[in-house]
Amino acid sequence: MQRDSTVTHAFILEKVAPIFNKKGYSGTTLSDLTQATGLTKGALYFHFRNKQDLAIQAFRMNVKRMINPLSAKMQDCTTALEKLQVMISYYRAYYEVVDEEGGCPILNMGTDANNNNPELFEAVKAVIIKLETSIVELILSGITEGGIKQDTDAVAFGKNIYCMIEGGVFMAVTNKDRSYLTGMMDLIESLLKEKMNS
Amino acid sequence: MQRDSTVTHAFILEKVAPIFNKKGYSGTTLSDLTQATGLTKGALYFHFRNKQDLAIQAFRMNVKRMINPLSAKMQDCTTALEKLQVMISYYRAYYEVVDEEGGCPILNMGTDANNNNPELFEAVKAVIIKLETSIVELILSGITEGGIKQDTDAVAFGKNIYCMIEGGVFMAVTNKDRSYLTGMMDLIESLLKEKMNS
DNA sequence: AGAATAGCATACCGATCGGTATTTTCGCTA
DNA sequence: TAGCGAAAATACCGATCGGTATGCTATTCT
Repeated sequence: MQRDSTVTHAFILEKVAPIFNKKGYSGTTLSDLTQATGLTKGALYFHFRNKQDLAIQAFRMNVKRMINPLSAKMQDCTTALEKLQVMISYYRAYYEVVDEEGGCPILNMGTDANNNNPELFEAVKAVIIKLETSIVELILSGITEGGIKQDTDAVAFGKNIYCMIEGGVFMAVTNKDRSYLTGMMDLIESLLKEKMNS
Repeated sequence: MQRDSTVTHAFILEKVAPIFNKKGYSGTTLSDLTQATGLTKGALYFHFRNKQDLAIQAFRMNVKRMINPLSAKMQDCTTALEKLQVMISYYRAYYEVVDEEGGCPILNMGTDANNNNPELFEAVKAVIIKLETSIVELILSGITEGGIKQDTDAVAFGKNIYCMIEGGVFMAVTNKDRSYLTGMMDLIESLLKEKMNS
């Protein structure tokens, strides 16, 4: 029997997160969760208020699991251009990351929660905005650092990049073919080169 | 009381399709469907084998509703390049189309059915393959017609275009901001111009 | 007109849903 | 070592799930 509450809390989230990601909110039942954790409903409801609380925290954990490695790699870079290159190469291998977890949590929960679960949907949107603005700011840094041309529309370019990433992920996961994603990263890379100072 | 079976059949699908699109397969209950149609379960199960049968046919109807207008417009064109331009301008306004129906059925059901409902998922994949190959073939036609440069990789370009469309749709719907989608169509248009013979 | 049948409604089924109230287990502290 | 409180299990709740069996009704065919 566990005595450390925080350990069990994290343990539950770890076991539960991929299930919500695969089956969606309404597709996931408490039976799925008790089975995956080996715990009972009593334990789950001691650590979480309800199913939605579990789902939101599980979503945030899924995101962290997939984004933290990228953040770590980017911190090793000095210039914004290097960080953008690291990001591109990370998403090249992103298919292998999300394939094991049942798809991209942002894509899955974004479509799942929209029109259905406002609170969960807001959590997804918050992550999207965060990721998108981080890309935009990287481009802006690239401009001030001199690596990227000054007439570049950072916001428009950043939005496009994020759209392309999500589109590539969706198609790669749906068709179980990573080339959709790598193809998009190739395109992003060539677009970035066009906007770079020689 | 309805006496024409085909009319009721179509009536049910029409009422039921947007619900499955919004709430997903497991998020949609038979109560939702009886309420939306004003019919009872007895009526639904007279016209459809089960919930999955309803969902698959509803999905196909959703796709037709959103793609048929495009197909019609493209048939008025003579050259492949014209058709591609029509497609691009169609997807520019695609946000308004899908917004009323609760999002893009391909995106919604693609993520919803993946890992959950193999039969429904195959129906989604079939549509994706159909749309993607139609884009590729348009590019190929453009090459043979002389409008597009001969060294163009039609398959890679077509895949990229479809990824960009889906990515733009996802972001537009999720952020309720059509500019994501129009931004992607701008990009597709500029990429297409690069590959066109002057 | 009477029988047959298609179209739909009613009533019901066991199973499971998310959630709660209660009880048990066990480590910590005094 | 007694007992207190946190952690987790058990037992239970009404509601609803997808699905079916049956009943009713109106039209069509003979």
